[in-house]
Amino acid sequence: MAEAKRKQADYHHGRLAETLMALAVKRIAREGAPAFTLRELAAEAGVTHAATYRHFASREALLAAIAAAGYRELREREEAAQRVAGDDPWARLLVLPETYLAFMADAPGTFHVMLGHRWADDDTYAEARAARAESYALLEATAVECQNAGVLPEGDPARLIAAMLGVTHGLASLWLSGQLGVVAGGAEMNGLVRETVRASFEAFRASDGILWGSA
Amino acid sequence: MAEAKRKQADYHHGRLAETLMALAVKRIAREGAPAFTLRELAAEAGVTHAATYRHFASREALLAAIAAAGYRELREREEAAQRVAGDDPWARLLVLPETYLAFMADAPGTFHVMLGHRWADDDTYAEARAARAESYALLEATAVECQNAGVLPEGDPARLIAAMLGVTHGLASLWLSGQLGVVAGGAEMNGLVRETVRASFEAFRASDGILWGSA
DNA sequence: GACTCATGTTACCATTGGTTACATTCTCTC
DNA sequence: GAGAGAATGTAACCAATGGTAACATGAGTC
Repeated sequence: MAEAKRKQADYHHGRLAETLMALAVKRIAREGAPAFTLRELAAEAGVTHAATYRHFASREALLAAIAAAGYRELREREEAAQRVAGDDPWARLLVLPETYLAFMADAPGTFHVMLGHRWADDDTYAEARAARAESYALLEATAVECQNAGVLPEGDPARLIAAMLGVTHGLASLWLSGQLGVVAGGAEMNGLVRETVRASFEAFRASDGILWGSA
Repeated sequence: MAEAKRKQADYHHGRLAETLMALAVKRIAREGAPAFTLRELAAEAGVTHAATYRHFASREALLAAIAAAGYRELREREEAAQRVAGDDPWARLLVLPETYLAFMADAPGTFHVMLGHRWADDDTYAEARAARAESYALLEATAVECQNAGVLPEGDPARLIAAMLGVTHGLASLWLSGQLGVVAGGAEMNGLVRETVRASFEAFRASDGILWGSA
């Protein structure tokens, strides 16, 4: 705020890139889908739409930058949460979906972009893809930690990881798109999601063997 | 095919609505996102883009129609599968995600639209929303069947249903957007998804109590 | 054969993402 | 502190897009 005021009325905006990303995220959180217009966004930032191209190669690149930043922040939050969680591998695992869901609640707009369907295959999303892969890798690594510590059974953890990724992502996605009201009135959705994800993880762990059957 | 040829070169197309929906689905399956252009679509159907507005109020309405038809077909497939499954409530439950995933594999383009993030709130998607709600209701009803038959514990099944919906939807969504390669090489994804979903359901069932804890 | 309704066409519009040439400001060097 | 050059913004322009309106054509009905 204070720093934003420094050069408010100047010819040069100062922090156009961040401003645009923030405005885009705000709009997406409000409207539910990345349906914003580059021109509206630029106008809201007090700038011509052509100015945006000094900072992002395209509209898509703006989205990619938001997604990449989102996954980077998610990763940071996850690591911080694991640091707090201490040495218990299972606690370190459980903390991941919790962080994921907390971040989603904090930044639904960013999440909409992060979960956006099928990013273009070109370089635009390369950074976002890498950041996302790192986040997934952390889940996998922690699951292996659990195996090594004897908290989870030995064997190929592919199914387990897929299942964990699936519930978390699935419930997040359903919640984000407002589809969970159908299944439970709509009250305190966030609580239901968190409890369900946590309970699912416990169920996966308790179901010794089922998720490790012959593939 | 045969019937499509009947009036091929005529002024009136004959089945423009179905043709447009089919072409759109094909494009979406290929390109991964509903990024098609009404004009390209119309051209591919051998028609001016303005002609599409005789059948769909807007581009969005086309998508809504695809989604609605998709959920209707899903529901039909689910009911048919349950008929085949017979009387065992658990079998009738397990058949639902299997049908879901099989449909997704058959019609990825349609699924992309069905799972599309946050539909507009206006009437455009009213029918699609209703069809989707019916599909969810079937899962809920079958879960209650299982409770009544003693196959699943008593109590509020909200978490269980959310969990089942979550894994299924989540893995489908991850598979559709090509994100599962990260977690397991990429070979036979479809198999991994189906096995994981099934195993998850079994885990939920086996984990007596965990998913029914105090909400 | 004329009337009518459904369906398609042509011509048009405002808006959008994107590009290019020019203007302004910041910064760094001498 | 003057001036060069990089960064950043503006104005004008473009082709393509979703959408609309007026007109044309076809099929079915009496």
